Amino acid sequence: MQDILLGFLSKYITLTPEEQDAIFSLDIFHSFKKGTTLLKEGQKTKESYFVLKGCIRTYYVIDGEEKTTAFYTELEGVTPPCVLTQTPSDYYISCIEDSILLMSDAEMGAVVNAKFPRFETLCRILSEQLLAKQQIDFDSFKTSSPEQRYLNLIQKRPDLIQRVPQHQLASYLGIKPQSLSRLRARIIEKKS
Amino acid sequence: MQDILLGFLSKYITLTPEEQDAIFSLDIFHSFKKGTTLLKEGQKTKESYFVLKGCIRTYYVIDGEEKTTAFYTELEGVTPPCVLTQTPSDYYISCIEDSILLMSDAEMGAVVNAKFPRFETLCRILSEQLLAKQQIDFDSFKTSSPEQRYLNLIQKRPDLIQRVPQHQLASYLGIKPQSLSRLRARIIEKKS
DNA sequence: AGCATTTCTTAACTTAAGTGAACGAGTGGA
DNA sequence: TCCACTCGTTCACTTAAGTTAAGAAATGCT
Repeated sequence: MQDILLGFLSKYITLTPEEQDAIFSLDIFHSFKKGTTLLKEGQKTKESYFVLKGCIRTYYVIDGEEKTTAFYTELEGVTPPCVLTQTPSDYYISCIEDSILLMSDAEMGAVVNAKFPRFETLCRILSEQLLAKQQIDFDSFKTSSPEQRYLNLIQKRPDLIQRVPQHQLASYLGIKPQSLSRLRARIIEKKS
Repeated sequence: MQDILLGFLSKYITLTPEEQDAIFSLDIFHSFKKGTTLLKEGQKTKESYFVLKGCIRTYYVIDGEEKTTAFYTELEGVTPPCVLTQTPSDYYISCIEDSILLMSDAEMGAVVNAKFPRFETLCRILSEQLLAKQQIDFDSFKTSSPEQRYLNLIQKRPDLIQRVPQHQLASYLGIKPQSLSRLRARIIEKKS
């Protein structure tokens, strides 16, 4: 697992052996079974989650209905907004597959920072990059129809189509499962 | 203008007079007339924009049609994704009102950083906060219907309803101007 | 002030998503 | 193994948004 993490970080910054030790000396790797709920609505947490292997999703329960808003797979991470606002979480996080996650909180960040000052630069860069990426995703969602969003998903994240249940995908696309079925039938119809 | 900026920054960090000077020694305040286009599709830029007074919007032109994706008013800022990716911009930015903006690029950031090391911490905090805020906005958009989005906008940003043209608001809500008119008529109907 | 343009609204019709229900296929547990 | 439950699909019907068009109101320019 450590090599996966180092490979990812090396895209942004090169670590000395000491810095690597500073990170790995923390107990940050955790395994979870498919279906495990990591965070529930109303709970407080200080944890950020980073996926090394597997797939997790965030979802709200609105009027008794699950609304999936994001999937995170290999080398993607989330910091729930409630971590920053210090309030109870508005949503759930759970594992879609057996997963290995890196979990960390602000205190760990401080510890690493002490031994490894460039860590703050790394965090700033990552969070700026993530902000830009999310802006693009948001814009793309706003400017597309459900059908375009689905076609776009096939292009950009074909793996999700395979590993995620249809009804969660539908919710993620902003529609009902029945509409996704219909939409897919429509697309196949068009092709022929 | 300077006091507005300091008031904003004081929410996150307290500046010494020297640090304040480091920031104000740069020529960062700029005025623009309503209608001015700050960035065009295809252009490259290194500038970030922060609104001190007025209102700016970002929009794409897709199939000859403007798709407004965001409005930024007092004490809000944008860094176009193209600044980080070093590629031509995918969208336009223009002024909806006469505006006073703070404009800065990475080089300025480096200069300030040299005189004012805590600047990086400030940037990291701001960008983390912004990321969290944007995640919440994105989730809210995905889990709402156009009507709910409009009602939500009335609650959260009533000023926008007043200062932004309807057709830009409609686009921002993900619908056509005609649908926004109809939707508003429907809401008034329900109330009575 | 007068004219052109843009903006907003309304209406009739089309298209796509929501809803409620039914059915078969697959899954998990007792 | 059998039963219950979840999941995906299909259908008929409802509701809301897209489209096209027209007209009124506001705005900008000369």
